[in-house]
Amino acid sequence: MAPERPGLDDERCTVGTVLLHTKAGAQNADIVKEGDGAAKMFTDVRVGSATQEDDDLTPLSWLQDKNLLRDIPLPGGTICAEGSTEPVEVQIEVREESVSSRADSPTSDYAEESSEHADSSSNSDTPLSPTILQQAMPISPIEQYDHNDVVPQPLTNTNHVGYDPKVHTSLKPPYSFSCLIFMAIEDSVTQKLPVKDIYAWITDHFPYFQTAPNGWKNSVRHNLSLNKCFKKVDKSPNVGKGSLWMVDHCYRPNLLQALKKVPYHPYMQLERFHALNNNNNNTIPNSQSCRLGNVESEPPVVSLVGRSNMLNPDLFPFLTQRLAAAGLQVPGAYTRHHNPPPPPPVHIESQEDVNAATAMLALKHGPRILGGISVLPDRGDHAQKTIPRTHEVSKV
DNA sequence: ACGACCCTAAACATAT
DNA sequence: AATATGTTTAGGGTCG
Repeated sequence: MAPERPGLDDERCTVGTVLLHTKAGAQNADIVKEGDGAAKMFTDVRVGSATQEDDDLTPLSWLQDKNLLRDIPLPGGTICAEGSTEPVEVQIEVREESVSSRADSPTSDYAEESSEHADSSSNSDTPLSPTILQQAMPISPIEQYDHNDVVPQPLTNTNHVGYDPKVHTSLKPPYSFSCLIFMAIEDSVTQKLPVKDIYAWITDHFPYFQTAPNGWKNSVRHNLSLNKCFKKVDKSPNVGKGSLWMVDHCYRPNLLQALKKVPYHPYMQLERFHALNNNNNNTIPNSQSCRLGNVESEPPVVSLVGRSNMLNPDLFPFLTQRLAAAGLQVPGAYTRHHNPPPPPPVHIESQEDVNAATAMLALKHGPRILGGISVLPDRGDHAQKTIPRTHEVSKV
């Protein structure tokens, strides 16, 4: 089911309080009160003379209309109220208050045979939606916002960087093998792949595995065999070894569910990776250097809070094309190839301003915009898997 | 402490 | 025979 608004999916709703302060007083930006539920997330943000009084579900569109937010070259800058040339410095504070429900039945690597666990609300026959992919695949902030070469800044002085398989090549990808396999199959033209091609996809998209010990291939095969989400399809004899593997449609929603979850353990590596980097020279690789317009920002520091799990459409060339052709691009989904038109210039005066605008964009676009910003109370753990592992089931 | 989930290693069987 | 593929078991780590 499509999220009700861009940037929010059905299980990452956040209820929070947004406080927006102005340094010049409260004339232009009197804020704010807390939302009272996921469906009203941040809908009560009001600024200046904005007349939007209702609680509609397209919050902040009026901000965009007023050019307050419109395509602020992330992560933002000073806000100029409509009809005024005087920039207003704002500080936004997002208070996390609660976490909404998480989906109850994601995919286990070892799903049992009953498909009633599958989320029937998910379309099991359609390609991965851009939203899901956005959430599922890693993307570096650089890639995410490359039309402006800008990296979003968090609400604090700490920047956040997501996992980028092309950068963090020494880190094991934060995806379970079932997810990796799923992505590989999903990204194929025929939706069926032999083991060899699954290997190839994984190594292509996650360079970590190019140099990793071969045990991971064993894990892939192990997963294919044990995980009932995947099924074997015979192919013509004498056409190489082995069979083709595909996703069992009954379990596809489960896999989608799993993909939407934010992994946990491997991010410990990510944190250590950057911690080490920061200890060494207080920076990260040049490819990750952050720019705010023309301003070099502080080197990012990884936070485990609100780590995001974003899609890099480059990793899904086929899927991306297919989705684009189907007109399934989700508004607000920032991708390398589907960026909104370049924005009008915006005043950028200070890092603090930038943080404010970033927060507003977070409100406008939802969590994925920030690539790990701590707006979301994402616990970072896997969803609880309710499907019993096949170790038991398969013995039946 | 326990269960769930996930990973890794290994042994073994089968197919090419 | 060598290699790739597939199946199964076992054990350990992390988390809630």
